[in-house]
Amino acid sequence: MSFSKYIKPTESELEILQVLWAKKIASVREVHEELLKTKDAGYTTTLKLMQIMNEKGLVKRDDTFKTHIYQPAVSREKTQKHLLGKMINTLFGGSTTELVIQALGNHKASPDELEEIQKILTDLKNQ
Amino acid sequence: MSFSKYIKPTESELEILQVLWAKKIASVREVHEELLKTKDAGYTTTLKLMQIMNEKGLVKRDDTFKTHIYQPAVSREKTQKHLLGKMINTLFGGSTTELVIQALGNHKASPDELEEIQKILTDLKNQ
DNA sequence: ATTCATTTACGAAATAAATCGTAATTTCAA
DNA sequence: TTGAAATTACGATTTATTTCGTAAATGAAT
Repeated sequence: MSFSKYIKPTESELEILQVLWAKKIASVREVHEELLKTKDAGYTTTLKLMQIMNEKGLVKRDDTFKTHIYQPAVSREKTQKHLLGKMINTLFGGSTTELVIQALGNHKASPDELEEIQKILTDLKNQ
Repeated sequence: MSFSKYIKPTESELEILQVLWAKKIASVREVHEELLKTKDAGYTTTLKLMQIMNEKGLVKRDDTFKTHIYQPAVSREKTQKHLLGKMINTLFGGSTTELVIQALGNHKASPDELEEIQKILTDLKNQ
């Protein structure tokens, strides 16, 4: 059996992954333009980060063409799961419930969303 | 009006805060013993971290006695709120609902807990 | 072919975080 | 009051992360 150890993306790497998860595929230029909307950094900074991410296996690169094309190599869901799990442990004493309560309390959801969550709860209880 | 900017604790600082939140008050020695259960680092490392945290205002120190006594200077709830909010934005596209669904899906809660969450949802809907 | 714009490669600097060694200080007990 | 044990102070090192400058490569247009 083979184990591949989980690589925790850094803050900056997460920002890049976010863009790639949304676009599915993008060049450094495209990712960089997107990042500029919320932060400022040089183009080569983004380039370097994406190169490092490629080495780490966080993204995959197609360098067939002059302009390299990148895509995520880790799924959004798995990443969410890992980091959420970590946060539950380090900040909520291991209690998912505590986290859910805190989340619902602070960042109010719309009635539709509450409805959706209730459905899920009902399903969980009946399974 | 005065603004005090939020200081984001580092990973190691969060580990220390966790101990202090649980114990309310503790010496470096006590915190260190606790940390040893899950990681290994030297005593002076813990000491140094706590000194830095004191400078940053993350903890408060009583140095009346030979052995300094520390206590948290930031609340667990506020810290949870900040970091959770950040995670919702950077990893769940700003959707609290998505986070809650992911949390409930992966880390199953007990029937009692589900009940508790349902109560909260009902309250939220009726308010 | 030469030039121009764009991109990649790469090293190095700047910054942040964690770790530790050693010296100085304090307290208590002999 | 001297010494042992524990603690704090503090500088320095190491490691991780982010940033950027400059050179080389690429490809398109003239």
